[in-house]
Amino acid sequence: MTATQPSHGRILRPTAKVLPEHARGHNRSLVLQTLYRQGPQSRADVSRETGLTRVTISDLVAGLMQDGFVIELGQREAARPGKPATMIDIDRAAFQIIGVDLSDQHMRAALLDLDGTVLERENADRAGRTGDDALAAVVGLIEGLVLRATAPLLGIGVGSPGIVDADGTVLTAPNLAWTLLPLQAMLRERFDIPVLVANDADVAVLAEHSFGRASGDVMLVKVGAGVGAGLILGGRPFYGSHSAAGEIGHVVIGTDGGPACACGKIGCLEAWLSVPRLTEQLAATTGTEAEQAAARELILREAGRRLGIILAPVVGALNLSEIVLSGPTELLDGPLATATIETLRKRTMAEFTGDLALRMTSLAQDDIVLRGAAVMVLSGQLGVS
Amino acid sequence: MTATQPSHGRILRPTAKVLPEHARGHNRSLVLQTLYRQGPQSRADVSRETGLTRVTISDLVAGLMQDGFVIELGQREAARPGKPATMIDIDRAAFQIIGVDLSDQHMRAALLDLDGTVLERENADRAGRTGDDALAAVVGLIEGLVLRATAPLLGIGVGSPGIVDADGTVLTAPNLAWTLLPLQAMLRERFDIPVLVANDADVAVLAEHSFGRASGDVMLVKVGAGVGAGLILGGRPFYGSHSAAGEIGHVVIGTDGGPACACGKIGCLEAWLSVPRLTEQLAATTGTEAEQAAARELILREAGRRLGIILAPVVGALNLSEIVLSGPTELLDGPLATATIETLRKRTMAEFTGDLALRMTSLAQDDIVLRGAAVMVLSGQLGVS
DNA sequence: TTTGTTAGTAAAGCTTACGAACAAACAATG
DNA sequence: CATTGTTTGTTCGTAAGCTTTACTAACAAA
Repeated sequence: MTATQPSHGRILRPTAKVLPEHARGHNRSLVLQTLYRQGPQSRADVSRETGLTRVTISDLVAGLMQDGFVIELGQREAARPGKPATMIDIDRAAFQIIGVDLSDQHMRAALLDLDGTVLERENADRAGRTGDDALAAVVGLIEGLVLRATAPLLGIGVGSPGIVDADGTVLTAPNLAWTLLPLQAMLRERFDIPVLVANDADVAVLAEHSFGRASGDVMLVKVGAGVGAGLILGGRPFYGSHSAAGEIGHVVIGTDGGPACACGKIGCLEAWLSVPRLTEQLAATTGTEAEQAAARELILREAGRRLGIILAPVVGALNLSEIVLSGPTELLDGPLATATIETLRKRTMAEFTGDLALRMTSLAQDDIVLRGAAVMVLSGQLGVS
Repeated sequence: MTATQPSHGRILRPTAKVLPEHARGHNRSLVLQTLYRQGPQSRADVSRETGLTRVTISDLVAGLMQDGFVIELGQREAARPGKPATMIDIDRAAFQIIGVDLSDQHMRAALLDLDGTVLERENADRAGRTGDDALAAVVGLIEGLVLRATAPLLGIGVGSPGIVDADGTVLTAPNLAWTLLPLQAMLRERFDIPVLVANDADVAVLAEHSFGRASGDVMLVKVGAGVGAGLILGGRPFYGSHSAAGEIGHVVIGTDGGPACACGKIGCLEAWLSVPRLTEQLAATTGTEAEQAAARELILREAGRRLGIILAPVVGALNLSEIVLSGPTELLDGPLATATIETLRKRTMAEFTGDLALRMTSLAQDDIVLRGAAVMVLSGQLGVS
């Protein structure tokens, strides 16, 4: 009588037909994912891990070896009863990825291997360039890395500030003076390999989720020239109906006014928390050394409190268990973070958020977007993340 | 070279093996879904709609007819060239569903058909009953409806207040004095048909999404004895990592204090907005008729403003385009809703939320949880919603 | 040497969906 | 009225994908 028992979650919402070949693609990614996360192992190990039979795994692995994604490493060394296992692994040197970080005045690009390790770097100061000039600079960065690549390129991942839609079109990026710029399509056209463009905070949270201590639901708050957030909900990136999820920089905090914001409103998050604003405030402290230190702590604590106030409803609504801060450690990791988590605890239900954790990103600050861009390519091309 | 192109979204995250039979189940649900949403049509119509071939559709439909879910209605009446089409449809009278709403002092249950139409009702006042007494009352309600069912029951859906986990265990429901009550398992044991239990607001948003004007991302704010919310993100219900998503009732609003809440904090959403609190405040107005009316409007406007303040960060973070209010129309639909949307617009980026809509539920207030419970059963058993 | 275990492969079978072809039934057209 | 073209739904054969069963190879332990 019962027709279908959805396996994940309570609700299955079919939208498109599913063919056996789609199942094949899924299982193929499943094998890659298993190897990617757990490293070298035998076909039989993969079989046990995935639940697919050894026969099917052998078949899938044969295809993956043919395509150059998987290699045999020789026999397992440890002596065990039975036939010795042939170890296999993703060929982590077979492909390389180019990651680009445009979130800052200092544009960064890097060549990475499949593990997300940075192999080569190519940087450039934006030096005020915008529009087509900025675009040309991006292309130049990538060109430099394409020449230095020592393996076929799996693709290019780009983390851009501003709002980026699902097709990789930058809808609006004020800092770069980009509007409706189809960056993904243009780079794809120019370099003729797969390209994925997304918002920088969305890209950063991918890196945190893949390389950092992962969890099902994460919100990463990226503090820089502006303030944005990236969300992973239920293990999947969440972009929102108009690709603008995480755009909390211009939400007003509290009911007691605050600093004026460039957007015209009073008391936006960015007006409290952006790096320029914070450094400016910190620099303006006067008095003795001790007085200045105290004043600085107050400033940071207040900024942290403001962040907590704005995050509290989000934490409550999403039942978040993990919030990650990304940005200058000297500003964020200290009184600011402490005040944020204190405020969050005070303003939400302790029963639900008792295990709420707020922490700095576990990745190198300068590389988080680069590595996230690599994850984006890995996910898009191999189904691995 | 490229292994897999995920069809939905940018990231595919394989977690479990997928067999051809799972594809079959998905396609089976797809056929049911197509019939459910678009009504009677021919096999060829379903084929065109789904992209599956006529052969496959015929095969799937044969199975669905065998299981009693689909019936043939005879030939299409409209004269068209070609062989006349045999119309098919979900047999909307073949099964019935029991929906239960425990969110209120007045416990409601109903027998519904597959369209979500209420056929029979069974109500009971909780009359202060809690714990096992309340549970017995629930069982009694359902028993009454089981006897009056005129078709096989597809399942029982229950919307309960409090936190309900993915297995339908009520982790905590203060009003009912339930803690760690495995309601779903117990009812399943008692009635031996599929049972699904979820939080009342989560259930309500399902109804709104299926029967109301649907959209990809919806947040439904349910105002009653408490205040809770249900979320549908990317077309799928979102429950959060600890099943407590939407629990915004005890998040503190603003930075200027507010009324004391039963939870011990100051200025919780519930302290501003719950029905008991609002009615109490409204009743306390004094003076002439005109003065009272003005005072009441002020009270409602302020409550609406508070709701807007707490929703603004959520709207920004999730890029929500639709917020639905559910609760007493005389309280919510007027100055309160107006103030909420005004506040939201003022506190978020107009560019992103320009199309933000706040509206009252389009469904009958008393039936929203009942019908949502039916949707939950439809989704769980047939993959339809 | 025997026994038991493990890895990987081969063959056969089942499920699922597809394409090609066809008959039935009808409208439109000359 | 016969012909032509269209649409529907089915039958038949095929391809893809996974499973079960059975097998060989290779090893450890007794």
